[in-house]
Amino acid sequence: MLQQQPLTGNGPSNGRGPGVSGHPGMHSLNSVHQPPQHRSDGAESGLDGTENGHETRRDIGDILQQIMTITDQSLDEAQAKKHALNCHRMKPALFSVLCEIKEKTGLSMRNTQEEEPQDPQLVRLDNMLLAEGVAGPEKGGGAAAAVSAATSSGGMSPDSSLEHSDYKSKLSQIRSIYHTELEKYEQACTEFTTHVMNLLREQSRTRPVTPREIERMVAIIHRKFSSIQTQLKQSTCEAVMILRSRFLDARRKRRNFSKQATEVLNEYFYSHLSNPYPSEEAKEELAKQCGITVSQVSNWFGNKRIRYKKNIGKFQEEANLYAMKTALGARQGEDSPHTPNSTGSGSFSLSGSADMFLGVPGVNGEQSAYQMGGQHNGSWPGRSSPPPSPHSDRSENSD
DNA sequence: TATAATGATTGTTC
DNA sequence: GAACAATCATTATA
Repeated sequence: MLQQQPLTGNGPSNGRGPGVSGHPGMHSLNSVHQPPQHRSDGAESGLDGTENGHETRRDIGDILQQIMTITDQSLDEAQAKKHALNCHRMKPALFSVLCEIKEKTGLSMRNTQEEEPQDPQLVRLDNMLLAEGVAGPEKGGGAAAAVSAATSSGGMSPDSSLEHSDYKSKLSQIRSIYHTELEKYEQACTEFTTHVMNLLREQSRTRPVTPREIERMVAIIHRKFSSIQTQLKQSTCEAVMILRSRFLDARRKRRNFSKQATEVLNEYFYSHLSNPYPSEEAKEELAKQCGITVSQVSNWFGNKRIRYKKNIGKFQEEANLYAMKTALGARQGEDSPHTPNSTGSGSFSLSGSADMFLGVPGVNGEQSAYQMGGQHNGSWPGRSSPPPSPHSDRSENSD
């Protein structure tokens, strides 16, 4: 009990002292406070003016007892008692004794050099929040990153801008909640620190409190509060991660390409059936025509090649259909050379492809290229000798 | 509602 | 890095 109630003497509202355990001091106090010279003026030092040294010790004991029990009293009583103690003529003597004890026991120096490095977890969370655009200046970094990731994989759907704005608005919500909470936290931390500092300053009237000690106490408070900050940052990071994963998952919500886009792609595919590997330029051209990305074009051709190869029979009808179309386009091209392809919308020439002349049914009686599954037997030169470009491919075939 | 079709993703190979 | 192959997940259709 003595240890828990050192010489604070500041009433019920007191916090405990910062490790200034009065206990060893209490014991030494009596011995320290008994030099002969003190006894000689014991009449002044005794509470009731007695000259008996024994009585003096009892008086000091009474004072200490009052200090110990001060926290059990009401605020008003305690304040009154505190004032009385502060004005007590014994106070300077007690204060100097406490200073002496403190110096002897090295309390003021204990644990003062514990400069902890910054919490690595906090650093990590800070970096993450900064990267996601939650902390630091608002610039939508995370959203941009997520969107660019989605774009690079060619997964942006036509309404990706909607998703993007949705993502951004949700991120900004998280951001604002985070900043509000952080502000609250900082305010609470500042308020509490100020309160404790005031308390310590108040206490410094009755016991020795060095500025170093106050600093140390502030550091302790900040450390305690930083765990709350870490929690806040952690939950914010989690929220961002969940949002992000949901946004990225949304890429899988595919939309079928438009009929026209599929038509354009199919026309290219079947008219280059002997070598359905569009070059980068051709892919870009197709992408532009279809209103999709180059990656989507690549995906489409990848899927198409595999699915065609796996089940040529199933695609026969489709092949014939497009053969007819391209043949018609070719004939039109003969009649009117300024309308080079069957769709009439593309800038690359399908009629120029030799593939389509490989056997358009009903045109020249030759076997259709689209019926020539057996010819390439579902396997193209492919990776072993990919065509340098469909332009060259086309020019090679047409030449 | 089951199934087919289809765009996207992932791991592997060259 | 491009293509392949398998697979996933969503959409369309019977």
